Amino acid sequence: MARPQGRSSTGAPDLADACSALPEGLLENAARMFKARGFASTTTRQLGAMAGINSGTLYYHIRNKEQLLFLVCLTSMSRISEAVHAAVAEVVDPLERLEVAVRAHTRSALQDADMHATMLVEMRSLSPESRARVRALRQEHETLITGLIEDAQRAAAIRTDIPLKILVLALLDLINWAIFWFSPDGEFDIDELAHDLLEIYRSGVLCRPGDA
Amino acid sequence: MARPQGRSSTGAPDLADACSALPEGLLENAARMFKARGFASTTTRQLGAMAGINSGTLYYHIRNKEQLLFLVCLTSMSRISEAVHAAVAEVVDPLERLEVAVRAHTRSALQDADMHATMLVEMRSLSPESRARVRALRQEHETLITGLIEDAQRAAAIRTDIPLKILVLALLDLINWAIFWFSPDGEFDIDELAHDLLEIYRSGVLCRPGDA
DNA sequence: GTCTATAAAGAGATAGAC
DNA sequence: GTCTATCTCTTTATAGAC
Repeated sequence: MARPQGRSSTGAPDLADACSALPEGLLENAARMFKARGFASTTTRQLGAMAGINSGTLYYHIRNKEQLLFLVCLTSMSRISEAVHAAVAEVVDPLERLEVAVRAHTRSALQDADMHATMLVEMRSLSPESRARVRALRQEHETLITGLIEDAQRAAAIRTDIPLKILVLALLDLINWAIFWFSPDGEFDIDELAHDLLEIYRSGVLCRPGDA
Repeated sequence: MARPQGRSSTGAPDLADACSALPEGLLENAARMFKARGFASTTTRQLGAMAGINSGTLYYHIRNKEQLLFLVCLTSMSRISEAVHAAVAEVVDPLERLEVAVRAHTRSALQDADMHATMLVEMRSLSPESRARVRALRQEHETLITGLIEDAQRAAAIRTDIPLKILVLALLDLINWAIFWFSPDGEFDIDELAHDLLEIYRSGVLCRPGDA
């Protein structure tokens, strides 16, 4: 009856520990089902079946269904943040920092497409406390991106005639929602897509005078 | 016991009729709740309460909960298609046709933000038959946009070094998902946002040599 | 056209054996 | 760590009165 995960409902004191204690692949499978059917329509019986266990057994590993969603959201955001931080760490040129950040974010979001999609649309299904925690992570990341764009503006690399907030959110729209139509089995691969989306964001779709 | 709406489950023989038979504002309120809590988590009791009626009474007007979602999706897509068709009708220049289409789509999506957001994320909650019908409308619209971009490419107005499919989907990402962060009470208005998003899609965010 | 009452099914979560 | 069994609650949808 002792529960290994323990701790308070809002806390992910150590995300890696909390997740590694789970049955192998539970989180990824849960994310896939949450994306396909929605959180509310995914039953604990289905979640258990995917992990090869009974619905009752699930409650040895998690406190409740919502905690699974919470872990999916935390994992998704942590991975993206980590990827972007690592990418910009070695770069100094402001425009280049923005570019490597965009590529890193895009790759991470597409790699964890199910988790990231779930985070984007199912935050509403979290308890207010959990939602606030995930929202804080998203906010932190948005602030980072905003800072990168601002720096590039100061370096006269990014236009200033469009509100900063719109520059940021347009970028996130472009990246984040590609995961809903991207398929790893499709005609494009992740790097190609990351490149093309960045190129559209950088330069737009118009032909320039002098283009081939 | 006679149900006014009648007809087959897939059919929206006349969408306007089907919706005008509903209690005033039911569709809009349903869309708002579906967006806020998700379709599965919105109960018929809540839906009834918003319309000022009992949950049982709801079933005098609709066949089941899913039909309400179906009508929301149909309405949302119909309005966007109509707006875009009307916008391009009077314009001949290929690039200009694309531009007025984008502005019309953006305005329509933002005006019916709750319905359109619901359509985008809750299509998965429809029955296979209803989902196929909505998907067909979306596909039709995507085909229209694809054609506009292709025409502009043939007129040497749009670049051809990025796959057509990515040009289309990037555009739709940019427009469609803005409705999740746009607020009519916020700092931007619809026309401003429509203009800025189009401008980013057209020209990108980089400064050009010679910019102020 | 709306009500009350309720049938029927399914959900999340727990208990206790192994 | 997993199972079976089950409690309790909520849900959609229907029936029949008004």
